[in-house]
Amino acid sequence: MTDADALLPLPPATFHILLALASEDRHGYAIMQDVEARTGGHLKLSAGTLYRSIQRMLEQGLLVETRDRPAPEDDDERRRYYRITPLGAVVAKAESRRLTDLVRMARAAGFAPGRA
Amino acid sequence: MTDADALLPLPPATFHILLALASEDRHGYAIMQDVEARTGGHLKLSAGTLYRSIQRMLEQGLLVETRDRPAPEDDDERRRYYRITPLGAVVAKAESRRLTDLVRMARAAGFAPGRA
DNA sequence: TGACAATATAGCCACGGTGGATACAATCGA
DNA sequence: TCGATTGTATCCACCGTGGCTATATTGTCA
Repeated sequence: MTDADALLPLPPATFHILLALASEDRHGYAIMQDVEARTGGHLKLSAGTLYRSIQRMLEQGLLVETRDRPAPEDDDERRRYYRITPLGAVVAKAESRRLTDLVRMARAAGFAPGRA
Repeated sequence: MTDADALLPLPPATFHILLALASEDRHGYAIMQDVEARTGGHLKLSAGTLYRSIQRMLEQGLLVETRDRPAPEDDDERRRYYRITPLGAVVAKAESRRLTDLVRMARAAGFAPGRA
């Protein structure tokens, strides 16, 4: 907690990358596609933002690059695969809590979605 | 919708200012205090961010400055009071929906907080 | 065959939102 | 009287982002 709170609030791109890696290891381009798909096409990470975010997250210990690769016939040697770390998961949970609190405030202010 | 979506995602400071003005008209300094109180001291808007955000929001039509002032004995001539516009409310609702969707994704990814 | 889109990673530049410092001024409590 | 608080506003530097460019391979379509 103490460590994670220092990184909040998370840059939007960082949070989306953590979401994309929650279920499985992915390479950069696959992260881009996952973010676009999950947001219904609303958010498209630019290549610049994606790779600079990944570098920063590696330095912060939110991600690691993994040597595990898919079967050669499904692989592409150019790819670099990333995995979320325990710290990354802790930080993602802390950010989720912050966002949940924000939504609660919005609800209290009468900006509730759902029943407008 | 159409108009409001072009402004999304909202800068964090902008959303908090809209939240602060949802219940009543406030002057700049009161907005600062309200944001700090509502976030439990976690978020303190700097003066620079506050006043530049207000200027931008006036230009975008999210706020208007109002001539209504409290009784002279409760007033301070230095203050400038602001009121949220109908467009401001629409934009705040659109941003609330975006944040709600984000929280839903976080929940699906297993980063759910306690259970809001 | 040739052209173009997609896949894949990465660096560069410009823009915009933010924090912190500073400025100026009035008011209030010790 | 001195410092903290209230109140608005501007300036500078930092950093996250989008868009462009570079480089290279693969797949598709005319």
